Amino acid sequence: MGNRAPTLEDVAREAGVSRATVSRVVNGVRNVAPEIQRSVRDAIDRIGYRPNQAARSLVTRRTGTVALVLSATGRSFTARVFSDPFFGRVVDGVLPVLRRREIQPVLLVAESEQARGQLVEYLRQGGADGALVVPLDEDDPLPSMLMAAGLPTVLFGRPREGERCAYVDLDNRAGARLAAEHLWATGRRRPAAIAAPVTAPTAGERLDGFRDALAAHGVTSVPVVRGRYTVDSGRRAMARLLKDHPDLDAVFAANDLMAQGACQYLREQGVSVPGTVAVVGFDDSVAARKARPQLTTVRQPVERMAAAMATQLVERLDGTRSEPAAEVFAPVLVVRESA
Amino acid sequence: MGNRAPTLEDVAREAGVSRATVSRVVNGVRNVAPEIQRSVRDAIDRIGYRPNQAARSLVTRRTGTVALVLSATGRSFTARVFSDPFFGRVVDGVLPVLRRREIQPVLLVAESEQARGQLVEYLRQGGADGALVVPLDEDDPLPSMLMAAGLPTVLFGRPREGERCAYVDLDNRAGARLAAEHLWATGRRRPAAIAAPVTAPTAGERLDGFRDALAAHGVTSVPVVRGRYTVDSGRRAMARLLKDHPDLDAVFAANDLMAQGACQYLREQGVSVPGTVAVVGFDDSVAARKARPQLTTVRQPVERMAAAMATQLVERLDGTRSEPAAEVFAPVLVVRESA
DNA sequence: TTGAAAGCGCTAACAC
DNA sequence: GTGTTAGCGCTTTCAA
Repeated sequence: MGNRAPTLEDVAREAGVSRATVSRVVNGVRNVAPEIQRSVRDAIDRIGYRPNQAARSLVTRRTGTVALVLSATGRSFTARVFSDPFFGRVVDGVLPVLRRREIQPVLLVAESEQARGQLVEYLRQGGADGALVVPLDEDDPLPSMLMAAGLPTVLFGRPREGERCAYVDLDNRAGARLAAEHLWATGRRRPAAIAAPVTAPTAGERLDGFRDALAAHGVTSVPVVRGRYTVDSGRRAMARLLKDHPDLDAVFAANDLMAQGACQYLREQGVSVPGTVAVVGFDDSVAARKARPQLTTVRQPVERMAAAMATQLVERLDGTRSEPAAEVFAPVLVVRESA
Repeated sequence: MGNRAPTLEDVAREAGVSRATVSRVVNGVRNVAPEIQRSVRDAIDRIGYRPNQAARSLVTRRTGTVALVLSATGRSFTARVFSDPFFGRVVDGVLPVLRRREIQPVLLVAESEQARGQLVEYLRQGGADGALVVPLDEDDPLPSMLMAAGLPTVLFGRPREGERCAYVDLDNRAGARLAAEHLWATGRRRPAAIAAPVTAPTAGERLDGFRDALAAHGVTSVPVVRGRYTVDSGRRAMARLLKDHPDLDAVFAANDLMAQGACQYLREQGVSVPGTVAVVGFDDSVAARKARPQLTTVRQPVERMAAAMATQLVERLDGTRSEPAAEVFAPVLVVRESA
């Protein structure tokens, strides 16, 4: 009980070799006679040796760890993160890439100013070899802070103006255009939009893309209400839109959750979807398929994007890649029932 | 650029003192003359020194880090975690306790057998000073593995039989009884239940408590359908119940999400809630208040429980507390609109 | 292929 | 109050 954990030294003694040899075996370096390898491994098992990560990091300057950081500047952070399938998809995309290389993924949350400070401090003191950052808000200073700290960093979404940081992103404008064109092509002439929160990184692009495409068809004014990326806010937004514009015949929501809320509200009010009002969502999350009616939506390949993000970071850590790059993914329209 | 990061040594030289003195200043140990403190701090700022966490851990045998582990043995792990507000509440409860003591919280996910192995290995190599574990499934071996590894661990929910592990829990039986008594007291005589997944840690207790309380009133048979803790599964369960038992007048769901789904389905079918069928949920999550009708539910003080869990671990790490303890919280019935 | 030895950057006795 | 010194457990030249 009071015993200290066995060290390399103990293994070496037990196996009758030098520490260097044990180290070689543990790290899978070649040039160790098979028989010695065996006896070292036996000794390790016998005394239950585990390498001390701190000692190892001290000399290798590596932790074998990558941080996945969820960061927000606004309020109700955890409520947002743990009720939006989006973040689960990011995690799903990142994990396999990291696990495959035996890199330990650690999730870090920066839910406040103070937390952001602690987090940066933690990382620059060697808490992880690199960071994958998913900012929930447009103005998040965290990416800049990490870049300044010299930590290899890849972002989900475009970095702030002037920031030279690796990132993956979706062509959000193009996605919104797809939605607009589909609605137009199916005869909708009085479309409205439920936009993202002003502070959301994608808010501007998705709304602009939608408006631009419609403008090209001569639709100059589109009613817009902002939601907060939740089902409930989608319902409320829909209620407002319907009250102010009872004749609208289509709604583009900036994510599936809000689209789902809009559908719910419409049907409760006896408005047929897609008969009277067509609804298009964004993301193609599980919510899109679960919703009734099933959502027509713009697919964002979140898992693939997240995997690309992780791959890019890992390659940078490997030295396989030197320059930070940008990878922009193309959206695809998925037509189901709601439009 | 190619420069190595500044070390204690560099600061010492810059400030014209010894490494020990710099160390004292950095660690806030008293017995350092104020003027020297100042000059050391200046030197630190000037050369941008950050302590190396690995070196520090090597000698202190501390990382200043606590792991919050979400672990599951079943499928679709991330989908569950990132769409159920429950986990957000756990995080909300844990964070402030840790932040206050400048302990870095790291979220670790164990979504597979392999991941569990890597995770245990990571922790026993000194990845964190202790672990707060939230098992999603009853049979999760992770707590035992961590105990075996000698890592200070506190669980959310009762440990497996025979396992001597600190934990916090809700008196789930009592909670279910509250629901049953309320329904009975308000004249419901044909109650049904939407139970938790068989594999959920709380499944048995909540169902048993509900049944026992009703049995005491002479209700010997209660229709039960199992859901999966999601809104959607609640809808489907409700559909089954209603089809098989069209005369039921009350439903107890094992969490709010399923209760919400049940309400949705009932209302869509033109069944009045609570007029014809009363619905009681469990947890008192945000979903309970957001749902229409607002949910009558059994409150589980998740944030407080999570905070208690963190506090218990922190005290053990401090040495303030030596014995692992159990803290069981009492549920409260919150009567709103649905029953 | 193996071993000896020199650190990695820091803390904590212990001496002054 | 401050400095000296001996490690913490590991990797990695460099010789043998």
